[in-house]
Amino acid sequence: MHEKNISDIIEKYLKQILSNDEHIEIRRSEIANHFHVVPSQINYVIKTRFTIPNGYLVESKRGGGGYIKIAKVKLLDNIDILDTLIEAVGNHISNKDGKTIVQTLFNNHLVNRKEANIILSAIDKRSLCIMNNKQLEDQCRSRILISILNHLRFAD
Amino acid sequence: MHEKNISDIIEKYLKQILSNDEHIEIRRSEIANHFHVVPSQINYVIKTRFTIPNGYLVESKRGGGGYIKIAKVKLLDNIDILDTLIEAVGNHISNKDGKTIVQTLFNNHLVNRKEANIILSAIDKRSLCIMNNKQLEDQCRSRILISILNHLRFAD
DNA sequence: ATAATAATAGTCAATATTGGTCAAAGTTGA
DNA sequence: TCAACTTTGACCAATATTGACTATTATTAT
Repeated sequence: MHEKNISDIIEKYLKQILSNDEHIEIRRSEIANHFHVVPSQINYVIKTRFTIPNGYLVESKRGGGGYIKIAKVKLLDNIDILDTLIEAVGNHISNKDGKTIVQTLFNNHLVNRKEANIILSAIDKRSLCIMNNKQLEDQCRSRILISILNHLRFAD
Repeated sequence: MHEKNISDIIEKYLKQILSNDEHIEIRRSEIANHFHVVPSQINYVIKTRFTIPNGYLVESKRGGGGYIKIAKVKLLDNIDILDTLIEAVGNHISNKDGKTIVQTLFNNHLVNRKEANIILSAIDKRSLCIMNNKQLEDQCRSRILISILNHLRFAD
């Protein structure tokens, strides 16, 4: 597809490993060397692609024997997932983060493709931009998403 | 056919590729250079000729490794009712009339119960009331509904 | 023990690399 | 002529890359 930038390639590499294992532990400098990038780029990749809304938990330790550990969020049931996502949405959510939430819903089989597309249509910035106020737009997007998430939560 | 203007030529070029592939991924500047036009003309071509009602989905990413992706989607055979509903929605629609639209969708088997409920959650007045402006709320509800209705044109 | 040093990872801001928007100006055809 | 469509470019926004500086932890020397 479109892995034309190194961050996407690193993301893919890490998620490939995570598709088999529950978690991975990396040495930041090793990954950086492997892909010929500066170490802080690893932080960038993690910060932009391994967030809670994405379904990942990250912890790390500095100093000798330091590491970065990435784990898939272990959610017990659908209610658990929905609660986590509702919390992640909060009072404001951007167009991009909204998409991430819907992607996670889909990945966890809480919605199918058609349902996901309906939700994406609803929270699309092209629909909500008419307010001409980013803050209000993100607030409105949050209300809509939470309304839907709550519905999914309580529907039978 | 004589494509007198460059926009038509670019459109033809892209659709030629799309007749073979499910989707294409382009670098805006590359296409612009290839046809000796300014980059924003590519946006113009896409906006006027690769619309959702025409059966195209467009997504893009900025920054390093950025791209514009155009995908061709199959459209439902009989979409008259969707056109009618889109017209009925117009620029503003009330909470109550919005519900009626969704009911019509359900009655015509364009959405099932779960999908209908998701849409209802999205356009509920409790989600949109935060604007504290009835006119803006009805305008926003119209945008959301039309965005969804356009996506319902897609087969599968 | 304590201090110095080495080995990690984190933060942040500058820069680079894309695509997006909008309105002015140009073109065309009824 | 006039309205719709096309072309252009200045300015904007998002994302990625880099590196200098900082923070934390472990190991070693005194």
